Amino acid sequence: MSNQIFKVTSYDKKTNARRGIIFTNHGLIQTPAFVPVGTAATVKSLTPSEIKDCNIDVFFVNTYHMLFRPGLEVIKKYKNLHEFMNWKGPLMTDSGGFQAFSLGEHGPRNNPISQTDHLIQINDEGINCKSAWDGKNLFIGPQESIKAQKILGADILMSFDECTFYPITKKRALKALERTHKWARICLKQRLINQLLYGIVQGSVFHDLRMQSAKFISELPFAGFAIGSVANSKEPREKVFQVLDWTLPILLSYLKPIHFLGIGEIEDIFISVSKGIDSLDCVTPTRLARMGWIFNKEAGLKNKFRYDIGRSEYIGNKTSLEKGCKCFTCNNFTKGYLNHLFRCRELLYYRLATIHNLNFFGNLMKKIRQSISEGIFTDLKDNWLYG
RNA sequence: CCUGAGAUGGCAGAGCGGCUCAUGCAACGGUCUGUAAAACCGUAUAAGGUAGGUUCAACUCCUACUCUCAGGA
Repeated sequence: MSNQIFKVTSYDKKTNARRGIIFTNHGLIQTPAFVPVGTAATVKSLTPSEIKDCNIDVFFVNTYHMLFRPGLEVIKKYKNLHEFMNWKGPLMTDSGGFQAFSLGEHGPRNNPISQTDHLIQINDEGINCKSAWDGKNLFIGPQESIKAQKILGADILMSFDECTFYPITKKRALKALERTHKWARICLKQRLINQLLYGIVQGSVFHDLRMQSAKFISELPFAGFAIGSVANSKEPREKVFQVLDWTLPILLSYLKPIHFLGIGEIEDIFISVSKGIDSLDCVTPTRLARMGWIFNKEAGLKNKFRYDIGRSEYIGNKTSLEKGCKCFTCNNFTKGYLNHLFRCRELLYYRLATIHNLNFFGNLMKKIRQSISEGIFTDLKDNWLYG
């Protein structure tokens, strides 16, 4: 096969974890991969070379945001997103479907000053969006999304789907599933060159719906699969992973890369990888860095492997953010300094904290990959979660 | 030395002759999972420079003193 897009190089013997490579037009993605989120065409506060130095192969840009700002006309002037950002590696774009959830009536923000539900309306054709920046109205359906993603030029595209909230009635979840399936077919009609389109499995926490969706999506000629609507932070954790247990046996039989949308606490990563997930994207390392959370293995599972650098106990602390960490931040600066920068909301804080956290994630994935090829993935996992 | 302004919680800083006295920062706790997040939420503590006076009642009005700041000699 001349155009191989995915190759598994090793399988773990005790779990469904697998190590592999996704081949893209802009280079390789080593899997399992962590995919940071760069919503507005930037992994906030980092330059492309800094991202790469964190052992990160690929990151996520959001089509919705690009459509409004800067607009596709601007991207066209640069040929594609890679040129625009000066990022030479692989890229993924989200379809915009997630914003119907994040900006819609069931969005995760319960903050009274940022009511967003008036910005998005969803129907069987797609979503009507109103720009929060200039009030401009825009319709995004499956066609519009893929056309936009073609122009953006990412290496991996997401099909346009409806992300559901939790809790949700089965009737409503079925509706979202039917829309997602209908839209999946429409997305596939677009001709793509050197771009991999992933189909998204929906079905909320309902066993039969997830099975139905996994079956439907997996039988379509997508380059890879993604599992959506499990990162709403409201559903019980066991249900999140139940969804993987239901759907992965079907998806894994195709030898195509599988992405888990929106998942990214450390424990979640280990569990997901052990079940067969090849890539996951999440906001955790970058957003939490900006909120003062520094990842650190010693903080342990009960603290979600992180601590709050802004706390008074770190004033003047002359140790590095994490013992043994080789990242730029840890090599050059102390907790006490970061504590100071954070309290002053100095710009340098955001960059240094993001560099450390992203290194933490990038290096963890590297260790996970190595452990899979060395046959010691379970040992690594147990060491982190229960050691 | 003169003139003027001022003195409020750990800090900064409003208002008010009378309810458990604003707000911000700091403290403490919480949230965040395909990013309108450099965000948001909650809790507790805590004051009236000193000495008098007026008043039913003073952090708020008056007097003196102390101190601070600005300008002047």
